[in-house]
Amino acid sequence: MSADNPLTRKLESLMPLSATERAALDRLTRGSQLRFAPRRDVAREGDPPGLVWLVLEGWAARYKTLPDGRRQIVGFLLPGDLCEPDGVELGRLDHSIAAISSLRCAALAPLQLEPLMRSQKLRRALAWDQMTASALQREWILSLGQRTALERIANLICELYFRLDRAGLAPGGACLFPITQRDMADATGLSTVHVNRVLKSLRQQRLVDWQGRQLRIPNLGGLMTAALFSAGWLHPGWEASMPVPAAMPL
Amino acid sequence: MSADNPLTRKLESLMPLSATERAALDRLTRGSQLRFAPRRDVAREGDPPGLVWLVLEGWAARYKTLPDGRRQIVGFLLPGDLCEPDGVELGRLDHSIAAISSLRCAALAPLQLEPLMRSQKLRRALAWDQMTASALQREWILSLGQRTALERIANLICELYFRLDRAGLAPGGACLFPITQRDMADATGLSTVHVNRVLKSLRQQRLVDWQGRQLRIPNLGGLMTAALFSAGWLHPGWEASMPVPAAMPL
DNA sequence: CGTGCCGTTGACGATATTCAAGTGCAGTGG
DNA sequence: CCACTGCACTTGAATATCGTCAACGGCACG
Repeated sequence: MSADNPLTRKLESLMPLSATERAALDRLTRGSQLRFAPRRDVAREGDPPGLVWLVLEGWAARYKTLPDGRRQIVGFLLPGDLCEPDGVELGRLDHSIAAISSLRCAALAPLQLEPLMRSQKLRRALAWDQMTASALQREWILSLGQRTALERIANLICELYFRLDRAGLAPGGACLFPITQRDMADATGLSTVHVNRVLKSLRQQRLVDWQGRQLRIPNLGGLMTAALFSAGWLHPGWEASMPVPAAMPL
Repeated sequence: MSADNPLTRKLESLMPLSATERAALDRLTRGSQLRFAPRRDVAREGDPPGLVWLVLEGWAARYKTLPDGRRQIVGFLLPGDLCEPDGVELGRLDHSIAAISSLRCAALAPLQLEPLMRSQKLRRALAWDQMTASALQREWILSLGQRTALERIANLICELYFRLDRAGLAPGGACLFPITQRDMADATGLSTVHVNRVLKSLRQQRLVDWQGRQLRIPNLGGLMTAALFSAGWLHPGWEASMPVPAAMPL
């Protein structure tokens, strides 16, 4: 079985794969694996991006910093996520990557991705994966610009929950959720104090049940509503009915 | 001369192109061109993304909306920018695109891009262009999450100025700047009232001179400093010295 | 048994929003 | 030609949201 390769699992939830394709994906994990302790940098802003990382276990975060130390998480990397399929072309990384929990990943030389590209289906699957990441970035921009603090936090929890679920990591509506409130603050552009207050409110509304590193969502529908959550990026073929407001001037 | 194709101009500022390559790029503008009046939608969220748009003249904005009408601009499209080189794979667009000023663009069938892909150099150039777009999205996330209102607005002005300059549209430090304060508010996640106040302050500090649709930047260095601007995404080979703060836990 | 980080809460203050009113300008139609 | 309309811009005053400062408890780690 290939269940130990979360990338295979993610792509297979998208489109059926042949045995050869699955084997090609699984071969990625055979190479050199690396482990990182929590809060350790996997790559740093300005580094030449020689390697492509595949997250096998644990969480990581992409982040950017301002000269005075302000720090913004620009995305989370979960098991099955590929780090820099794109960045290899660029001279230097524009952001850093840090382990959130203890992290195990496969370090891939760009050449190792070549065999995958020989399959039309895998090319499309990987392209879809990248576009999903790009759509997620736009969703974050929407969140940071327009959503209230509560909507932002609820939305982030929904996003991570659905991504984990798709990777098979949220059986029975519960999942490991190893980030701190500080991480969540850095991702939502809020202060840790305010994140704490909003989480308290979400708990009181019985919308989330998050203690320690365990998350349960007792009322997913309610949380999605509170978040104004839209999962367009989740599926290649989308919800049919989108809440598009009446035409009005931009 | 190929000066009428801003895409050629942009890519050439990145790497030298052969005559054949320039011709292939210029051929893109020979096909069907379309014009859009200001504030008209070029494409709408949920549409199947059949065509790739190349902006030839004027500005456009990508935007997303929330069910209650809140609206966030997630990026600007300037002359020489390619709309959906990626989105073609996806079932539906996750965002809309609207003309800001009056807009002229070339509508390309995906097949028309094939010839470009035969040149290794152009493939790299277009990949770089896409990565730049992705890096810009991360920069926006950083802005919305961490920068103050003044930094955000100054930063956006810097970004647009540099992009226009690279496309040859800011001779002598002045450029057409056809967006409204409302557009700027929707891009920075601020209210129009506050954008207005911040612009007043920037004017009083003699950092920007923006009236009507004309922008002049009397003190670019000062504006970049006020913006905490970092132009990492501009160049393939980057500034050597980046202001990376001392190592500290995420 | 300290030390340090995470989570929690209260009080206060800063930043940005909302509401409201008024100006100027461009386009429209009498 | 001249109201009339709508939109962009501007400004003030009141308000809300969220940040900062501060203090404390719990827990893990050395």
